[in-house]
Amino acid sequence: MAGVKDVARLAGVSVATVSRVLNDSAAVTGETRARVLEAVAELGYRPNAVARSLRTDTTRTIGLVIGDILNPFFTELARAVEDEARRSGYSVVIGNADERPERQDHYVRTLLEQRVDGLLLCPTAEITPLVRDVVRDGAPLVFLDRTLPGLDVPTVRADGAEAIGALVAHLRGLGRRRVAFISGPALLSTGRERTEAFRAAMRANGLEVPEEYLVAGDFRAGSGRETAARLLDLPRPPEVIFAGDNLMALGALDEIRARGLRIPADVGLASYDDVPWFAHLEPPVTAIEQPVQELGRRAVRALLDRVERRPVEPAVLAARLVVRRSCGEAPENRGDGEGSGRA
Amino acid sequence: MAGVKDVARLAGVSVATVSRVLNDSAAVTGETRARVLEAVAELGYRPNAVARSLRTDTTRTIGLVIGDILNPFFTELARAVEDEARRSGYSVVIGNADERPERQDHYVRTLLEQRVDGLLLCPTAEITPLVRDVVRDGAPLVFLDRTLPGLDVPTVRADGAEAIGALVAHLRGLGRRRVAFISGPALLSTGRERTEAFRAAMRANGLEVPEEYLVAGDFRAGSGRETAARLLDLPRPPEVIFAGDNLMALGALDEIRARGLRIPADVGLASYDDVPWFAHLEPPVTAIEQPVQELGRRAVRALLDRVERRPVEPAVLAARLVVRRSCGEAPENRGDGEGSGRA
DNA sequence: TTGTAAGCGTTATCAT
DNA sequence: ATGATAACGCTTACAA
Repeated sequence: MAGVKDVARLAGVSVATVSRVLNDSAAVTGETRARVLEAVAELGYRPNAVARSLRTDTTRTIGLVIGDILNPFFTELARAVEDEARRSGYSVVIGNADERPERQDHYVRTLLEQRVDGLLLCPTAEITPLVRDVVRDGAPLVFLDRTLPGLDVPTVRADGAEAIGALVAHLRGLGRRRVAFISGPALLSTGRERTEAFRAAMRANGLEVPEEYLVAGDFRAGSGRETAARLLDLPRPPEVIFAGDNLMALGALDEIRARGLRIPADVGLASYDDVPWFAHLEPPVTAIEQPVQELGRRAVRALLDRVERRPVEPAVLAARLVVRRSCGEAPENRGDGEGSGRA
Repeated sequence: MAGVKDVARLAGVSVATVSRVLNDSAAVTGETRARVLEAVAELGYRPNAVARSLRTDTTRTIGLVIGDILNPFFTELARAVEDEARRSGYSVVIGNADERPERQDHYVRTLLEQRVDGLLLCPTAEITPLVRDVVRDGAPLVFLDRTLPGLDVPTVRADGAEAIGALVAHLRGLGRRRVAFISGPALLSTGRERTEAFRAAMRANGLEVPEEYLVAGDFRAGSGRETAARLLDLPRPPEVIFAGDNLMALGALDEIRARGLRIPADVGLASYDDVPWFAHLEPPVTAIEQPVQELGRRAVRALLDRVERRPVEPAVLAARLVVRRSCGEAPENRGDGEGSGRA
């Protein structure tokens, strides 16, 4: 494969000049410039980014380790990250942790060895020794969506407390007072926070949360189904099941359907996370929407701020309640399934 | 950051020995080996993959350029590719073409410059000059899902002809003879093939396809909705709308719902591509399932065969009809929404 | 404005 | 079994 040398020879200049043209780094005559470009085209020269990176110690690449690539929340997030990164001239390498710490570490390690300029991490579960090391070494790291306690790392995430409060108030307004929550793993910050917010919201609305209404899932569909079964088997089952993420909502939906129960007549369903097809279910599912695009954008900016040594701004964005019809809302709220108040 | 030199110094050996230990490439005493490993741990040494790649001319990385990251078909595919690649010790860098040729080319170029060992491409639309060059240069390339005519590149894809035949026969058995097809872009091999297969299947079943029943979309939801509207406005609208991919099916579904029509009573709906939530809609959608996992696996194997200079096997896998209830099937076919015949 | 040459962190060849 | 050193393809002082 052709290299700078070949281009230089063909254009009758030195390799330095070729490099200068390719990076328009220093003044080059229009004429030589043209000759070089011509040679480049002629040879179909493709710069070797590996060699360039070795020399410049920068790859123009950022790593993104997501929790679970089958979770639409993360794929949307990945897309947002990708878009923003490209705008700044960076490529994104995605690693799928599959919610497994060892796989997360595999990618963190690999990406670091590949010398990504920065790393966006949606941490899986607790702090691993590797992550601790990486943080200590001061690698350019930003946490996304989730955070880890006691680690001094900027985090970009959404806060659902307000939206969860709005949801509970909404449910009470609908006359549904017995609501159960399928929480995410207590090991995940997002899991804990949503549970806390739910408890607080119920309290603020003067509603009880019997212990058996608080069940723990793992952010996968299977656990949503199992925990929903437990809830529905209760002597006094809840009037609404609120799932801590979209995959568990899906599982709960399966269980409800399998029992021949009707939504919202027999039981209501609400979900943290909004995904495109919630609007297309019958009835459309009332959900809490995270500002995924903005999350991705902010995360990239925060990371690039670190990389390029600017002051970095962590961000906490607000999630938003999207009212549809799965909790016994007035049926006149029809149409495309979008709640009012949507931008 | 620590390099081989530092490790060598600390372990009291030469850099060559360090390298040998790290790659267990040649015989090394157990004792020196231990010392080196200790030094590695002590320093938190992370090999520089960039330098290694420059030297070895291999990155243990493959590129994957998909059509649209918001399309669940492609995210599932990406995951399958990722899994198989990891099994062989390769990382995957994903590029999202967003169905735009220039963006596809952007990634093809970038990935080639990053010196990926091989490239999996789901080509967007027609042959671009870049792609032609790349093929001419003999870069290790495999087409996935889609193919391009007249280019000598191994392709791994699914063939839906048989499944489409089964679908049409199934519809006729249900007494639905007027079926319309929302095709994908004629520029895409997958678009053309499905249309051809549909025509052939209708003919084989003795059914007519009036020209106005064959409308063209672009594999995005918006076009599904618009074309469905055109079909439903027809003086004699179809009894079943068959969408050429899952996103267009979603669009069609929106339009049907917005008009207050009922599925399958007023109009039936079927889709090419099966996605998890089709089973959760009311009614569950009859669809054609592509062997996504297998597609991903085979593509990686084919690519690595090329990379490692083994004979490469292209593959054409069969898609499969999954009968649910959106086309007027007997309501006793209930349950989890999975059609019979599922493995 | 252009050229010469050093050096980025590895691996691999050739000695020892 | 181990060490010294050239080379990978590029960028960037420094010189001219």
